[in-house]
Amino acid sequence: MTPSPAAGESVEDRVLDAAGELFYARGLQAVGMDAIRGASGVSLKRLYQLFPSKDALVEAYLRRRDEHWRGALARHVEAVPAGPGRVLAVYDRLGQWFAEPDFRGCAFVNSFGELGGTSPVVAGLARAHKDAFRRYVADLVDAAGAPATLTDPLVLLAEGAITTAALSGSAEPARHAREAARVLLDAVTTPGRTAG
Amino acid sequence: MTPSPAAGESVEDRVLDAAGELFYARGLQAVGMDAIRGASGVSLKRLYQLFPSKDALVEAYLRRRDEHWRGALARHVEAVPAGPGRVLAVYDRLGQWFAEPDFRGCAFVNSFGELGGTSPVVAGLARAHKDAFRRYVADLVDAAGAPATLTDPLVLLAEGAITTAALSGSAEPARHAREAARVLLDAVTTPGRTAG
DNA sequence: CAGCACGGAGAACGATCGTTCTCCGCGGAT
DNA sequence: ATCCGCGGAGAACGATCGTTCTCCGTGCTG
Repeated sequence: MTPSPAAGESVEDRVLDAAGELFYARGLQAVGMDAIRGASGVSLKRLYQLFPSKDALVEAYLRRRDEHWRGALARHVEAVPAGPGRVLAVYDRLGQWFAEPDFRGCAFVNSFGELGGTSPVVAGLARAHKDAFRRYVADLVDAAGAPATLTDPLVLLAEGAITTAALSGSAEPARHAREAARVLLDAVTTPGRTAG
Repeated sequence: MTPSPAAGESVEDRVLDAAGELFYARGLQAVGMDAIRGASGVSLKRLYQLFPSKDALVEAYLRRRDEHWRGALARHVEAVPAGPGRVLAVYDRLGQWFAEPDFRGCAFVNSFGELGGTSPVVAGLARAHKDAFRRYVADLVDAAGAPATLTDPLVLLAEGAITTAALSGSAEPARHAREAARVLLDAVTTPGRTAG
C-alpha cells in the first residue's frame, strides 16, 4: 500500500525512528516538529495525519522505547542459562548499552526530569517503565532461587549505574554494579554475621 | 544598602530562591523569566542587571544548589561519630531528602536530561556535582577504614536510590540502599568466599 | 484530453519566550 | 518648589514553535 522508499519499514516507523533519535539525543522540548520532518523525510501534513499532536508523538516514542529496551534486555538475559547468571547478565546488557556511541542515559529518567513535573502522561510512562523493569528483575531473582529482598538493592545498583554512566560518559559503572550484585548474591547465599 | 523587604536576605538571594524553586519543580525550559519575576517580586530590569541572561541564572542556580545540597549532606553526616556509621548516614540523609514534599529527584540529573545534550555548561556542572559527591563518599569510606573499592558500589546505590525515589514518589529506596550498603560493608569486613 | 483528488513544500498564524525599551512616579539635592 | 536620576511596570520586538492553510504539480479516471 504505502510506498517505502528507504527500506521495508512503514512511514510510521520512519517517523518514530527519526523522532526517537532526536528526542533521545537533544531532549523532548528541544526538538521541533520541523526537525522531525527533516530527519524523517515525512511532510508536516502527513506527520499530523499519523500523530494528532507532538504530545501524541512523544507518547508513542516513549511507549516504543520501553518495548525495544526491555526486549533487548530480555533477549540478552535469556541467552544465558537459567539461574543466578541471568541476574548478572542484566548488568552485562547495561554495559553493552553504555558503550553505544549515542548513549545518553535512560530516556525515561531524562523525560521525567524534563516534563515529569508538568506532564502526568510522561510521568506515568516513566513510572510504568521502571515498574516493569523492577518486575523483570524480581522474576530473575525468584527464578535464581535468591530471596526477594535482593530485588530492590539489585534494581538500585542498575539504576545508579545508568545515571552514573550517562553523567560520566563511561561504561565502568556496569562492571561496578555487576561486582556489587555478585557480592550481594554471595552474601545472602553464604550467611555471614547479620549485625543489627 | 539595598533594602530587603521580605527578610534579611539580599535581592540576589530572593531571585535565586524563587528561580531555584521553579526550576526544580517544573524544569529549566518550562520556567520563563516572567515567572521568576512574579515569584521573586524583582522587576525584569533588575533581574537582567543581576544576571545577564537566563543561562547565567540557570548556571547560578545549579552552582548554589550544589553548595547547599552537599552542605546539608555534610552537616548530617558529621553529626554522627566518625567511622562506618558516617557512610550509612549518607543514606539517612537521602531518606530525609526524599521525604521533603517537593522532592523531585536530583536537580543535576534532571537538568542533564533536559539540556545536557545541548548545553556543555549544564553537562559540566552536573558532572562536577556527581564527581564531588563521589569524592565525598570516597573520603568517608577511607575514614571508615573500608577498602576504596567500596566507594563505587556505594555511590551507585545512592544514585539509584535518588532516581528510584523520584520516579516512584517513595522514600523507601533510601532504606533499601542503606541495607545493601551495610551488607557490602559487612561482606568486606568478614570475608566470605570470593568466587571468580 | 479535461477534470479531479491527493500529497508535498513551505507560508501563515497565533502563542510563548528571552531580551530590551518606554514611560512614569518617587526621593533627594539645591 | 524645581530638577534630576533611579527603579518599576509592562509594552514592544524578534525569534521560535506547534499547528493549519494555501498553492501547485502529479497521476488516475472518463
